Order: sequence, then structure tokens, then C-alpha cells
Amino acid sequence: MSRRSALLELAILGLLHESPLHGYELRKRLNATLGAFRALSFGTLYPCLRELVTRGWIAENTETTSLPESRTAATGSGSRRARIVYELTADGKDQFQLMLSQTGPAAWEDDTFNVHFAFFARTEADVRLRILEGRRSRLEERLDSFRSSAAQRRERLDHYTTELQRHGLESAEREVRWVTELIETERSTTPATAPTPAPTTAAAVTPPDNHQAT
Amino acid sequence: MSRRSALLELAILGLLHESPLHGYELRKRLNATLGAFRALSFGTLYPCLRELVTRGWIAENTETTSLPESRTAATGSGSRRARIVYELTADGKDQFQLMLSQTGPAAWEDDTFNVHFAFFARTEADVRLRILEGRRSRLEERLDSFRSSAAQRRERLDHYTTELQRHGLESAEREVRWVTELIETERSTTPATAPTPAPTTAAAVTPPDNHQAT
DNA sequence: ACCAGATATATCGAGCCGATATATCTGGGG
DNA sequence: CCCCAGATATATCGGCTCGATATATCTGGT
Repeated sequence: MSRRSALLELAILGLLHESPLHGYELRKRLNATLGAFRALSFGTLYPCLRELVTRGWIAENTETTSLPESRTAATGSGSRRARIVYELTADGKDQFQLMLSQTGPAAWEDDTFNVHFAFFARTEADVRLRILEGRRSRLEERLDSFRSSAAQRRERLDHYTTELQRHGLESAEREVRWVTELIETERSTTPATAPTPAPTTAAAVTPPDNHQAT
Repeated sequence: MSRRSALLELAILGLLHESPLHGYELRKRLNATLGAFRALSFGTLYPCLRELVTRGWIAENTETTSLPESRTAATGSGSRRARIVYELTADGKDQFQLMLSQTGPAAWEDDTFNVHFAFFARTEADVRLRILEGRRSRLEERLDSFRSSAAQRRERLDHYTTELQRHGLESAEREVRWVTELIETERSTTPATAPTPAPTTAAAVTPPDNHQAT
């Protein structure tokens, strides 16, 4: 079972959910729209696309722009040459929804969170809330370890390292506030149909912490 | 010519510049102190250490804590068993200073900037300023491409993706302000000379053949 | 005394990144 | 008009990194 970066597979299926795309354009959107994949290599993308085809989740349509011998300068859309356009299949849509409903610890880590969040419009409300709360727990956990380790070696670091730590801490605190606002928005816009047994609002969110020590 | 992640080599040399360390502790500091290397694998660290040894930049001292049959409970440092302690050599110090003076485009990218910044106390003032300005240019360049692409597809994105973009944009803007403040501080505190003092000896700035100290 | 967990070093396969190759289309200059 | 530079587009390869795993010692709890 080649894991093959389930995150990349999820991102590809999600982008193809909107419209069929060819590899080059897919890579650009992976870099731009999602927060991850800053410089995804074609040596990663194309093998992944091929595997998704063999699994039947996407289909490969060779774009035979039969454009005749004329230059077709009129069409500004510019179909340049035969491109391989990938399209989501029915099985691919099912798999995408299945992946979105997975709320494992992999959903709120640094790299994965942005991708999951970008597809929240197609994610169920309770899953959205669980991922946001997991993300906040993860951030606060890191904040705690940062602050405790900072207290230990007060005067050991020079000015620049201290400044680096301070900026990192501040960024993490800002993201906590951002996620908290998102959680409150989720709670106010969705009725209280929470399946979690936490009726009281003061239940301190009960984050779905990883009960499984990896 | 195995480049072997010059960034990791720089970070190791920089951390060993302060005190000799063994692999396990080195990995913890790589995760905690620097911003990069969130989960560096031992399968990456140990081969890198071995190569640094073969290049003569660090030395491998098997810590034969001859600690007698007594428990040595007094020493809080706790030498548990024979550990391999790596120590920076004179050539390693030269190499570290050489790497720090490299102001290539590799110094202000996302991953590399934090590491270079963490060692600014041992970097010359003009190099510091060049790296900070390069970092700011890089961030503003990304901000421009973000904003222009956001203008193109105004109403195409859903609420969540828009929110993700907005948060990313805001974070980048905050980092630009942070870097700008750092640049102004550099300009005001270093009128012409005087590198920032290191806590120890002042011989830290480019010694050509200085083979002693520590 | 025992077991769980932290400390510490080491190795291996799967798969990712960066460089590189190939080919077509577009735009600018001589 | 042609050629070159650059963007578009697909593809491959080797070196290296990651995650899992193995081994061994020390510490702390019961």
C-alpha cells in the first residue's frame, strides 16, 4: 500500500473536483491556491497522477485539439498542442468524500491542515469543527512547549535567536486567535447538532487528541 | 559532489560552535532553536554527521565517561553511557564562517532564512543587512503575485479558500513589517563599524588561520 | 525486580526533490 | 522572415530525506 502522500492525492482530487485540468496547470494551482506544495516537482506529480489513473479515481483525456492546418489565431483561449487533461471520475468523487471525512491526527498538522481547510466547503460541519479544534490543540501544545523551554534558558540566547523565538511565538499566537474565531463562526452558523457528548458550552471543547501514541 | 543539504550542515556547525553535542541532543536543538527541521530524521542526521567528520569539520569524541562504580548522582548533566560527542574543529569554524558569508539567493528563502538569521550574532553586519533586504524582497515579490492573482478571480473562490488566502496574505504582510523593523534596527545600531558583541571572545569575525580557542 | 518510557545510535526501503531532457508555441529583435 | 529566449507541457533519473524499525542502556514508578 504505497501511501504516496495521501495529502497530494487529496489535493489533486479536490482541485479536479472543480474542473478538469492538465498537469502543468494543476501544479500551478497546487502552489497558489493551497498553502502547501510550494515547489512540487513534476517527478512527484506525474507518477502520482498515473497511479490515480490506475486506481480509477481520475481519467486521462488526451486533448486532441484537431485544430486544422490553419493557425487558428482567432481563438484567444489558445489550445497549444495535445495536452493530457485529467478528469475526476465517479469513484474519484467518492474517494474524495471519504478522505475528507477522515479526521485522523493527520488532518491538523502543519502541512496537512491548509489543504483540508481549503476543501471545507465540501466537508461536513461536524468534521470541520473537529479539525479546527484539533488544529487549535496542536498549536497550543506547541505554544506550551515553546514557553516552558524559553523559561528554562532565559539568558542563554543571543539577541537574534531571542527575536526569532519571539516572532515565531507571536505568529503561533495569532494563528490560535484565527482558528478560535473560525470555531466560533462555525458554532454560531451551524445549529447545535453536535454528535459529541458535550452539551455544556463550558466543556472546554474536548479536543479529539491523539489517543494513540505514534 | 553530494551537496547533502548545505543548510543542515550549516545548522550543525552553528550549534556545535557553542558547545560539543551528541546526536540526540543535536536533533532536539535543531527542532527547538532553529525554525526549520521540525522532525529531522536520524536517517538524515547521522549520515550527515559522518560526512562532516570525513571532511574534517567536526571531530568524533566517544565520551568514555570513566565514571567509576559510583552512581555520580551529583552531576546533573547525567552522562548515561558512552555517547558520541561531536566537536567543531578549526577547519569547521573556518567553513562555518565561509558559509555565513555566502549571500546567495539561498539565504533568504523560506526554509533557509531562519537558520541564517539564528546565527546573525556571528555574521558580519553587511551580510546581515543584505540577507534581511533579500528576505524582504522575496516576501514582497510573493505578496505581489498573491494580490494580482487574487484580483483576477475575484468571485471564483468559496468562503473558506478566501479566508485561507486572506490569512496567508496577512501573515506575509506581518513578516514584511517584522523584517523592516529589523533592517531599521540594523541601520541605526551599526553606523559604520562595530559588529555586535558575542558573549565570549571577540575573535569570532573571520579569523583566517586561527586554530585555537575553546 | 520488573516494566514502561526516555535516551541514544543505527539501518533500510519507499518515495520526494532538483536537475535535466525533449518538444511546441509565443513574442521580440535584427 | 528567421532565430533565439522564454513560457508551456510532459517525462525521467539519481541522490537524498523521511518514516518505520531495531537495538541497547538508563531512569522512574510500583
